[in-house]
Amino acid sequence: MRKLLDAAAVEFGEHGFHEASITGITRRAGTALGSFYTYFNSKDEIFRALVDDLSGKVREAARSARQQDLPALETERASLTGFLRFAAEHKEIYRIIDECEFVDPASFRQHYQSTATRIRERLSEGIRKGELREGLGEAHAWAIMGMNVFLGLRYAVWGDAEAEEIAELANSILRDGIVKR
Amino acid sequence: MRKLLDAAAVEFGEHGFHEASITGITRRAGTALGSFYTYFNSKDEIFRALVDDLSGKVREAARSARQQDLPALETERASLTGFLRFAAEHKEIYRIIDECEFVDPASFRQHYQSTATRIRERLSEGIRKGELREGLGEAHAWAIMGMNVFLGLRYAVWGDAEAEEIAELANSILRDGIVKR
Amino acid sequence: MRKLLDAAAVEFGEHGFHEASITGITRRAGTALGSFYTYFNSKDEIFRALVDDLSGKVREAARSARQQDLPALETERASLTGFLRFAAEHKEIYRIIDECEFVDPASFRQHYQSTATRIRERLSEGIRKGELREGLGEAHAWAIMGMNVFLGLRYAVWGDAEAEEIAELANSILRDGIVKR
Amino acid sequence: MRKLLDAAAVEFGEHGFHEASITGITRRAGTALGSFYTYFNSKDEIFRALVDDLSGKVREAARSARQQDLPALETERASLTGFLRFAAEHKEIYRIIDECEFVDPASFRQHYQSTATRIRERLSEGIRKGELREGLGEAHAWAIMGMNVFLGLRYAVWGDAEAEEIAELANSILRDGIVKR
DNA sequence: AATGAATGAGGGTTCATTCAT
DNA sequence: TATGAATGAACCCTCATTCAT
Repeated sequence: MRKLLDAAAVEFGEHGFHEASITGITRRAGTALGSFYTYFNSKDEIFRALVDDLSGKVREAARSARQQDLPALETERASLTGFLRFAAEHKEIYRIIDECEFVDPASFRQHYQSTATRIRERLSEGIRKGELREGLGEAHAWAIMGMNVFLGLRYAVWGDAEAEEIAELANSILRDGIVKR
Repeated sequence: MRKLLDAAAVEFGEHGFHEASITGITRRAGTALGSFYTYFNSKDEIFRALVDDLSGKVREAARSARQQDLPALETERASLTGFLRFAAEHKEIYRIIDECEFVDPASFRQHYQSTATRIRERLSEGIRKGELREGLGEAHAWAIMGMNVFLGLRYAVWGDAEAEEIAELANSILRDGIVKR
Repeated sequence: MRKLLDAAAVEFGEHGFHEASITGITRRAGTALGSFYTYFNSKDEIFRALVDDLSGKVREAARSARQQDLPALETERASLTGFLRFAAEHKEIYRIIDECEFVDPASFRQHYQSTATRIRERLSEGIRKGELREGLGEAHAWAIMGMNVFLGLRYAVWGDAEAEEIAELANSILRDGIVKR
Repeated sequence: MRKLLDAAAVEFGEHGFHEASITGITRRAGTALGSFYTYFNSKDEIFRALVDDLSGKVREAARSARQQDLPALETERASLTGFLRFAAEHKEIYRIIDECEFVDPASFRQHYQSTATRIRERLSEGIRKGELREGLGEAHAWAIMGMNVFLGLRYAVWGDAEAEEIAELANSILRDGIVKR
């Protein structure tokens, strides 16, 4: 139920999984305590459902921000911009995904693994098009994901920098590295 | 007290903060339950002390891995290598630092903020020496930290790649970016 | 309503009153949860109705097993045989009657009190016909009922001895006692 | 802990297993709720411990009431007298043992099975001494146990007849049966 | 009459913390 | 300082019952 999922996002984001209470969720959702169990079998279950829901939204936010057939670097820039904007509007996502490591480690890995895979596919496409250098693989995807995630934490969740500026900054590393030429 | 901290590292690493119990810590430490409170005032307090302890160890692991007066990129490479080796031997560190976000958000920010600051200082030094390009600032430090942290999670904690290989790979991004030339 | 009573007999017999659920009853009966309350006002009510129903069946099973104008001992033998056969086919009856003590003590007493009364009436008839000794009263009826109930528990519900053999054995006690002559 | 067991006997006897509450037990015992779990791991566990405790007390009550080397019938009389007196002072025992069927069926069977075995051993001894007729076996033991139990329910728990009178009445059945001679 | 989603009181259990020894 | 039994607040979950459709 949408109302419960949305309430759970707020409750879990605010208190974390263990401090969050079913009562808190249903109060925010405006339903009776018992109604929770009409839709979810346990606190764990709604948490997992929420992670899945948010994971999908993140993916969609990054995906829908880029157009077809952009150059590889522009694709990365657009993805990151989309992600940063989403994170700025859903600041709770970091706490929820992070806590997932403790509540449902499988989903936690799944989330990052599949995100990395998507980045890697984009890298492969860039290589195929001759825009990116050979040899980029899974580890590069993880490195890029790490950059993006931490920039999001620092500048979308904790701070509120312009998404484009942060994205350009990350892009410049991918384009030129950090060495003086 | 050392015994308790070490036991806490294992207990928290294994179960996470909320599932961990004082009983579990004292059992591992071989002390009586009540003795715990001779050294720490609460579960939160030992957790914070532990985060501080580990945070220092991480810093030291990265620091001691690099020699004085290396070129800037080599300094980054050595720091990451040191960090990856430490993470491989203390796989619990990720869970503990991550959960810190929920238990003691201040320490969580503190940990990453100060790590970023150290990276930034190294970047500034590199710029000063004319090895790194102008304009590198806090955000670049966060981007680099994000790369390092995620590579550590994927290849030191979940996998067991050679620290040098991963560090070289990250170094190549900083050196050349990912674009074909 | 019959459907619900039959389903309740199975559900209560299998799980006991407290572990049984209205949902379980309606599922077995093939009706909707809400329909339950068209026929019964509460879980207690259907339980009481069921006890009453079973109590009547037990009485009828014992009554219909004996013919008119049998000698007193033969009447007891036939009653017990009928009861044992009924119990073997309705093993749930013990659990249901027993649990009645907790759910509806009045029905519980009522069941045994009226059973004892029927035995006592048969004893009185036997005395009147000069077949049984004087002085047999309510307590003897309870003693006989106790014998019958426990033999039923042991050999009809838990075991599966021949009803006739058990009935003969009980009859021999009533006929001769247990003393060597 | 004795206090908790005694309190549990009262609480379970009064409310039955399911309606009884741990809070009720600790309130009666005068301890804090949490202390319950220092001694018992669950509501089930204390219930089982209580059944075991009471089962032992019943056995002891019956055993200690008879002297060595009494004639077989006198042994039965004394045992029943002891049991009736115990039941009169511990009226809750019936409800507790009965409910055991639902909470811990194994203990329930165990209780009656071992009681029957003790009666049977006494019967065998009586046969050996030439006082009782041949052929008395397990089923006769169950019949006698059933008599005793039901007489206890009716006259020790629900009523308050003299134990000796009830025991003599039961004895008369074992001695002479119920037939007129 | 039939349906089944919604309701919310109630209780078992955990475990950080205290404190008398 | 060390010990561990005692404490009690807090919370997840169940399920009989209601009621709008």
